[in-house]
Amino acid sequence: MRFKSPKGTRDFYPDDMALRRWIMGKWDDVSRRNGFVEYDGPIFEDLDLYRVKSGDEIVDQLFHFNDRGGRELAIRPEMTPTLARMVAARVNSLPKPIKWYSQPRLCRAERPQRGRLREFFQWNIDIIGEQSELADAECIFVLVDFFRELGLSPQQVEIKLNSREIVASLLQAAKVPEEKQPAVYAALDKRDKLSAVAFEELLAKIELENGQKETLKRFGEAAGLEGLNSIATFLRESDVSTDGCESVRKVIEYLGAFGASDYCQFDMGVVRGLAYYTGVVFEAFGKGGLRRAVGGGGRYDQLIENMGGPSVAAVGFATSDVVIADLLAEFDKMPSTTESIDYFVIDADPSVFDIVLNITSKLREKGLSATFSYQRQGVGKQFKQAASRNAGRVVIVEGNFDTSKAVSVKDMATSNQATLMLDAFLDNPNCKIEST
RNA sequence: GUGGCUGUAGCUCAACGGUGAGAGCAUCGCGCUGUGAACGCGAGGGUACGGGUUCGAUUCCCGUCGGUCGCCCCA
Repeated sequence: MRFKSPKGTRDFYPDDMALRRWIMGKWDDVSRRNGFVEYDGPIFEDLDLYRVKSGDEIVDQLFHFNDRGGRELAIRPEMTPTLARMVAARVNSLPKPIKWYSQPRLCRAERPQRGRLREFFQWNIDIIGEQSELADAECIFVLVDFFRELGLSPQQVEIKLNSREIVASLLQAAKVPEEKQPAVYAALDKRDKLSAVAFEELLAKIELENGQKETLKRFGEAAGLEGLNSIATFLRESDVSTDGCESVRKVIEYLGAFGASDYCQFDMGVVRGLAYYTGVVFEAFGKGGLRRAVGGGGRYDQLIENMGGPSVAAVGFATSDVVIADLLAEFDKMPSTTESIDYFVIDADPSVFDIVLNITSKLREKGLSATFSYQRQGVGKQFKQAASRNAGRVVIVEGNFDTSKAVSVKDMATSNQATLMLDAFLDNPNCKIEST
């Protein structure tokens, strides 16, 4: 019987692990320089925590189990419920705005596809306790900052933003009956992925009146400032609130001041499936062949209260290591993550091998990485090992070490090599090596 | 959960239903008892799993498992 990793999970061999660390390191760097602090919670929670947010249907989509006391528990499929729980518990003592980030390992009982596994790491950025559009804009800026950090240009990734309020106003102006609104939200959200014909078929299925369909077709593709203006004009003429348009306009203005507007654009095609979004919503897309969403978020001002917490404004986004890795691969931005070691210590003669171990341990004590060959073999073979481990320097313990107390140190990059007294070398292992 | 496509070595790929399933890269050993390369020689390692058809199956069929594309969903 030979086992493999379960469906939708990954083994992280050292090369894979290096990439994962690299991506998560970028998440750390970008979060911190944007003023976010890290939090985490348990990897499993009460199943009810997710039921409260998403209803019973969610239960089939996550991994759950009972403990020996009969408690219903679930491996976390998302971070927001945990965040809401933690914020609710201390909301009065936390300085506002709360700017927190997390990089949880999550599990979902889904059918795996590219970019979508059963176990993955997610980057969550949230700003809680701030209702101004400044918070929406800053979240989006963090995403832009991250893309720039990865070396991805506005030609390669874009962020589309919209507001749930605009969609609601538009449906109000078009007099779409309330029971048909969820289907219309879903149709608008899919519009970018569909052809014009398929979009029309979808609208036909909802059985809207012709006027309503015309309005949706007319504005469903609205994008950019012109699109935003045309919708605002239409809403004003229809005597319906334009607050959503104003929100988006403000966010775009702030993004301009942040110097990030080259990545961002209003787009009516982003609605997001989740019912709990209340205001600005946004989604990032790769503009290569895959054209998939690579992250998204929005404002969820009611959610924490609905989950039994205090009434507090919130906005955030998430993206996963899986889609980020795909994005990097697509645009040839994969980092080189070769492991290297500071020192490789070799013996010129097996009789001085104990000195090799001694020097290795002293280098390690100084915080330098150092290793050696497990086999007693020729200098040439040991050098090959040093090279294959990407050693920065090689220390050669001379065969006559007992009398000379000297070692040769070779800088592998410059090929410079010098013979030094061991004590002097250990006092300053990183001293400059000049050929003698 | 559901439908299509797919599965050969660690990776990328060969092999008409017919000898003992090959190659490149990677790994290990040797050439190479005082310096990394290149090269040469050699070794290890595989038909995802289980059935069926057949004289004979990597090849055809069924099931399971995995991957992938779409649907559902997308927190």
